[in-house]
Amino acid sequence: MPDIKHFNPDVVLDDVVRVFWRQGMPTTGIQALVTATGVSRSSLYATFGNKDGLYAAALSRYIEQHSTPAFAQLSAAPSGLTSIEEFFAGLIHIRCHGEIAGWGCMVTNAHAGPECSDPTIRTLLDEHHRTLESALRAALATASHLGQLRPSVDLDTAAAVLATLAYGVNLRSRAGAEAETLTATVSAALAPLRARHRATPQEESPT
Amino acid sequence: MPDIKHFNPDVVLDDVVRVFWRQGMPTTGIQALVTATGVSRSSLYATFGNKDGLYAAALSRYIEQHSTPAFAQLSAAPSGLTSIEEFFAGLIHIRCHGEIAGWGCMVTNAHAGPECSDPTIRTLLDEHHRTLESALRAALATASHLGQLRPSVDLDTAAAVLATLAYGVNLRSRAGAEAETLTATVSAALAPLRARHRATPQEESPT
DNA sequence: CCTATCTCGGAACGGTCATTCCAAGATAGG
DNA sequence: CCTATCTTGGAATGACCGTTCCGAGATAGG
Repeated sequence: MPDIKHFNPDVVLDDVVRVFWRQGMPTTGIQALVTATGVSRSSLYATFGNKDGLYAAALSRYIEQHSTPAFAQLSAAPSGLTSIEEFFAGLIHIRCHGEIAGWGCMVTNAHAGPECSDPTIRTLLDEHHRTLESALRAALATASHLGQLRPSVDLDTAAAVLATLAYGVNLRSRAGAEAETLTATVSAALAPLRARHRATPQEESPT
Repeated sequence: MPDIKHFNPDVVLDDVVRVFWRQGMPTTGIQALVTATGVSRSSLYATFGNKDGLYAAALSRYIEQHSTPAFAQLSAAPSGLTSIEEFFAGLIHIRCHGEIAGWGCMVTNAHAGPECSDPTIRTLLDEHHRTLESALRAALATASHLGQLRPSVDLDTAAAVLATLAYGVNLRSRAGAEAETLTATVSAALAPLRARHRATPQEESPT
């Protein structure tokens, strides 16, 4: 009987994500979202409740579309430290070049705004953080099996260091940090994890 | 001849800092600042120009009052790696305990907001970053002279890693990260810098 | 075709935003 | 004391905020 929705909420959400991502939550008005999506106020409110719900849905969509695929790829990557280097190289490239350069990471940005007081948002941030850490941990485990790591490296804390570093990279990219600088920094953070010389995989290296 | 200002701008600015720090720039209205400072709109505008000028002055004051002293102490600290550990321990404690727990760092927060597009703010952020890096570099140089560092450690990039990590710590503290977790992360980042055993410094030091 | 039920566009609402303006108060040289 | 000059408190302004409401349009079962 009833009428059916005239738009695809996920597609609309992709537009909403871009606006919130670029401008931040408090700076973005509903009118800007109406303009960006082409969907009227009524429909946005009917679908997402209110601005907070809209932002929460957008952040969730961002994680699903941008973070999760990258983390999954990192988790499953077979080349250990090289995969981690590639992960950071891709991250830095996207933060510093192209259309969305200077936008930073929407999740990282959410940490610094008032939205992170919201329990719903807080949950998304924590889940994102855990997922990032375990993806890094998985890649480090692969590296360990490949004999790329010093035996002294603790996988959990090393993953925590790299995850925390990633937030710093995202943040500094917003202030115009140079890609080369960020790359050098990441490289310096990875260097001490690396086994001194080539090691025979599966069996560990001397000392 | 003229009347004289009835308040001390720096004292007022300290109140303004607290509001901007806790609530962020876009979320804070002028009325909130009038209430917090006890100074009327007219006087705030006459003294600081507009909201952007007020925020810029507050951020500058924050750096002067909070960042600079901590960085100066770190720069001049005599105990090398121990001083760096103490710097991070103090940072984490202030971020996670007491009245201002969960506020994060005002400079770190400024990175993620729309205010970092403002050239004036951008300059403050860059200067803050350079100062933080060189303070860490100075402390690392001290550690190096004390023989606490592996010879392979590059002071500049190691300082960059630790500075970037500090931003991550500040960010995650806002989302309720536990102090112990952050401490363990920092500790894991410092561990690989440390010389394997006690080394004989050029001047030896006990411990 | 008819009608119940939902969606949609846009107007309308009260509140708050940053900013300006003005009259009253304070100051200090004459 | 007088007055020129600045500061101050508070009202006024126009724009925009998030949200609600309503009439019109679309849909699909009967």
